[in-house]
Amino acid sequence: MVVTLKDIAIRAGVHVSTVSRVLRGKETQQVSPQTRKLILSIAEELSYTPNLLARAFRLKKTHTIALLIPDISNAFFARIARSIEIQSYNAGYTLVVCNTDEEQAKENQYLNSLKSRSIDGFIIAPVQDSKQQIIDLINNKIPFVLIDRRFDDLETNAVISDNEKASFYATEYLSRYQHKRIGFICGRKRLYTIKKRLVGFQKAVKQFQLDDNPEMIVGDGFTIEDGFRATQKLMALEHPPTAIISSGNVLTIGIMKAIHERDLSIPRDISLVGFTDSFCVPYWNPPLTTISHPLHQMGHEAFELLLKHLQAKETLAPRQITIKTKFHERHSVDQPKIYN
Amino acid sequence: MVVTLKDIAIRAGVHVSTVSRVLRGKETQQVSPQTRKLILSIAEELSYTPNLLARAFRLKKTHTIALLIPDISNAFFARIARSIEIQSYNAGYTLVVCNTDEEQAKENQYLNSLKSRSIDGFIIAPVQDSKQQIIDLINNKIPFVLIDRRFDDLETNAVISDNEKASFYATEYLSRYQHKRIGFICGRKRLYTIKKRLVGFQKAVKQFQLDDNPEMIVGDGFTIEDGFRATQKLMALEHPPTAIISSGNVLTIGIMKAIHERDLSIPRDISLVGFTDSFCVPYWNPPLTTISHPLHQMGHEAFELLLKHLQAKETLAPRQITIKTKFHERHSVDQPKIYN
DNA sequence: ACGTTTCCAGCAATCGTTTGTTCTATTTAA
DNA sequence: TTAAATAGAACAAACGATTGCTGGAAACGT
Repeated sequence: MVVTLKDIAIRAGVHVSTVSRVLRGKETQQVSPQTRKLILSIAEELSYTPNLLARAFRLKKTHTIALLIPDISNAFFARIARSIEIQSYNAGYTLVVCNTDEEQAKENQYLNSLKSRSIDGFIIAPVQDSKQQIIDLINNKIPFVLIDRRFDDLETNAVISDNEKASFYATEYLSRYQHKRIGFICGRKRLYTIKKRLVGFQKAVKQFQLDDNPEMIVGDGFTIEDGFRATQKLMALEHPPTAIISSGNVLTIGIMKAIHERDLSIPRDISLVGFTDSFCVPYWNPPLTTISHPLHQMGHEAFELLLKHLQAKETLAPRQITIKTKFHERHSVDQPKIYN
Repeated sequence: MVVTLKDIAIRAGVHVSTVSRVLRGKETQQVSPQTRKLILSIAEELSYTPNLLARAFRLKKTHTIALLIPDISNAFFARIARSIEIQSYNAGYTLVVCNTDEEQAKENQYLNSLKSRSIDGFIIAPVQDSKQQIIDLINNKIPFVLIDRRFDDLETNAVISDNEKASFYATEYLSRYQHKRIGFICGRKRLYTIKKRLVGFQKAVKQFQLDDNPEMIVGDGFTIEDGFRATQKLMALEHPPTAIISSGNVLTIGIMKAIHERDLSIPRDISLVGFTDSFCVPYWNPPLTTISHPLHQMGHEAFELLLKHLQAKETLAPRQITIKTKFHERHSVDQPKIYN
């Protein structure tokens, strides 16, 4: 049978509160050395382990945090998850993983269910169809950190990467190679990160006086097929782009496929820069010039921030942390033909 | 404040047990229609949600399961995890994800910590340095299902894929293309799946009278670099293989890199078959002929099996489920040059 | 009219831990 | 010597939900 404080108390001939104090009590009350030694030895002998469920119930602290992300089988979030898991393990927290599939209803359901399970804190990549449940978290004073996305008009903890700057820089980089017509393949436009990348792109288009034909911005979806079709659409324009920025991961494969199927070559005929985090990118043909997110660091910062809030006595002021992205120069960008 | 049964009881002028029976009680005892209606309406009005922590404590059922895998950022396990998460969500279970990093100590620590949190059941890709903690689970009658790996001498629930057959078939396939010298790049030899693949490979080598030089079996590790080095080792042999089987995922990129760096071409100079599950494999150059695991199905079966055990009144007999792998014929296999 | 059954709801214990309060000896101070 | 201080440990309530048991009243049968 499983050993409880009571079992130890009976064996030691003391009261269970005394046992509790010895085994757990912050030294708020004294216990004589011999009693302490006795209890400790009996606990050892019976190999007592505290019932964490009972403790959690009593203390209203489960030492559990939940991670809400769109999809754990998406490498981007899997790596964030991994980084968070490592730390929660080290900090003695249990990690619950929830996939929202970018559906607000699922996010809401999860949040409600997890709240009634008294989860201590949340790390959330919010769906952002609504912000009500986030406001509820604030009102209920439940500690949480947003990751990858935030609400620009809500003062919450958040760890995001600087997609706008990254996109601006990628565009600037291409314009330095004399590209004037740059296509931008979005993925899903309604996502926070994509919106920011678009803003950065458009700012650069203005600043460097590039072709700002709205038809240069295409795509809605992250699959290979989506990338393929978006690229076809770009290539079918009267003045097709000489360079493409891919705002997605898997997406990019479809782009390359479409380019190759037209018997065009990267970067000779068309240049390509991707927001692409896959480890195999450097081994593609050609190795792709990409922007990558320091996912490990994002997870790290998010957990650390959450932990601070969990351990704080009083409510802390929310913090926004922006992580710099990295630009990896490889071999998918060259000057457009006309300049060669 | 958060609403409890007591609050409702007071408002309704009844005892909390009555409230509990109305809101939750399997109709083991009758409650008059008017009382029921009153309680229901008050519960609705106060928007009562049960404290699942208290219930879990009382009932010793947390409605939580844990998934122990080597690494969630490994796409193989991420996809299994995803499939399990979908179902646990649908079944009303919360999923805790734990990474063992193939370290027995971590697996043990997790198992202990989770046991004291009264997790209902486990799905485990065991590290297999030891089987003691699995035996403990059996003895403690804690429901669990092994996944991807099992102990051949332990009667437990398990969902695995048929690596031996798959490997045998891949070898047979290559031998049909007249390959006589086939290299096998392992990944980590001590893993259950790898051992099985080796067995299948060696059986086929015997049966089809291929070169059974033990130097044809190389590699120890799953990184790109590991694959690169293993391939170099194979190519440095006096009689290098005309075909390679890759028993890994990322690994395979290293193999291709090593081949291309020698200015050899796949499949003209060397054929390649991989146990490679990445979605982008069809878009590689050349598209790789692979064996894939029905990961979604594995996760599905594993959860279903676990659920059966969780819901069963008495202890069920353990079941082993073996899932067929899939062979995808693409363009990385041809006859060796000598026959062309 | 009295005994038996049925219906409905309250009572109380319980799960294991934590922690403020109380109690009893013993020590210390005056 | 007596009052006050202190150490050490027991007491008891509490967290919220569940459930076997008890009991009163109404309904039913003979």
